[in-house]
Amino acid sequence: MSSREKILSAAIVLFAKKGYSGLSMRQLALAVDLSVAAIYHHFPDKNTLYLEAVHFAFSDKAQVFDQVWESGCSAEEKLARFIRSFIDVMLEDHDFHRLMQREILEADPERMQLLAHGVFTNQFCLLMQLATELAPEQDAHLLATSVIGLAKYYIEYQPLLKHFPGWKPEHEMPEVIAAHITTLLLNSFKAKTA
Amino acid sequence: MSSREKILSAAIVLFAKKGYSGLSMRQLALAVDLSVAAIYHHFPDKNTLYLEAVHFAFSDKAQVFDQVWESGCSAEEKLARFIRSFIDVMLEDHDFHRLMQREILEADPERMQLLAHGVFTNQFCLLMQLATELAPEQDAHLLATSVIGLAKYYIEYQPLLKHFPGWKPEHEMPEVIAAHITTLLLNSFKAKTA
DNA sequence: ATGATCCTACTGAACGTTTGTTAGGTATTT
DNA sequence: AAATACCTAACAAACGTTCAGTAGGATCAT
Repeated sequence: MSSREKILSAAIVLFAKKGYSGLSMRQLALAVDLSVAAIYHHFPDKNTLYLEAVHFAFSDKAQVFDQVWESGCSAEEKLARFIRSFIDVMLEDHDFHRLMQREILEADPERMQLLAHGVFTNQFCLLMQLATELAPEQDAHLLATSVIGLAKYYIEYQPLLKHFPGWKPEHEMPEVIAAHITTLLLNSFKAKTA
Repeated sequence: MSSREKILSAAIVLFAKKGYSGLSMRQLALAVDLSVAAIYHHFPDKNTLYLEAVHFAFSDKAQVFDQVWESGCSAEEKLARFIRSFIDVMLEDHDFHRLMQREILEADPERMQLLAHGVFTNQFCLLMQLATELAPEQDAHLLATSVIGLAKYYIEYQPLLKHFPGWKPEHEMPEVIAAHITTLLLNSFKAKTA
């Protein structure tokens, strides 16, 4: 792994943990065992480094779900698999998830557009397509958003949710969350078409 | 309004916008037209000020939904009203929403517990109670989480969602979002009990 | 009523540290 | 000889925090 890549992947972890202004160039330099000036040799300034780190983190996430779409399952089964994969990815790659949260919080219009078109649009379209198949008479955009929203919230708010009464350890298990969301959605579709 | 309150409400807005380390005491002092030392007269240090600002922001939000619970409506109608109120509050008080996002991102265990027990538990319990009424055979905690997750995602990810194909301006209207979520959930409950 | 005392709310200037960034130099590779 | 990858050392600026001092109102004994 090149120094450049080492810097980028350390930056992802540390920016996710401490935020843009929470991470200093010296801390990053220490983490990758290089001098501060060495980082400036690879990146012109902190802001560009951050942007490149974000891009680097997002770049390889787009293709993860392709095996779901390419499977010859029924639409119902595809939905179940997508939800499960989504939860797994988000739980597994926590730095990616947190970096994305920070990006949304920042909500820089230009970067939002870059993120949407460059990374997620394709997956979102496939999900909308699936939604249309399952519930043709409903708004596909709203439905796709609901699917992701349901899954994301369970992950994002886990640290808070566990303090509410009624919480059980199984509420953190991917298969339990996925099953709940899937049946919730499929039940809703059934009622609608009935 | 006392100086102390002026400092706190300015801190909410600015911490929400720039984050903890992104906001300096000098910037805050400038915003409230006081000297830096004056802030230190009211608060011992930056960290305590932040904690008190968060507490101040959350303190009056708990009672907002009480009129929903106290209305004599049917369970279905109560759910619809709760969702609508939730979306309205979050869209209206954007600083509160962003500050909450930052708190979740930080996910300090001690503060999570404080937030849960001190502020949200009561509302969450009432929502769980409503969920049990609507779908007795399902997990109330998971259901309550789903309700909030659905609503929150639409608000949180608006800046990203508008860049996806299939987006329409009405997807940002509270009544449209609320209606979609409500029917999605009620349909699901109907199917389950049938 | 009046001067002395005390408290609260604040200021300006400074403390030492950390920040992002750069200049100049040195090995190693091409 | 030229380019690459790195270093140490320094820069000015901004950082959180503190300290000595002051203006003004309340409280008190005289």
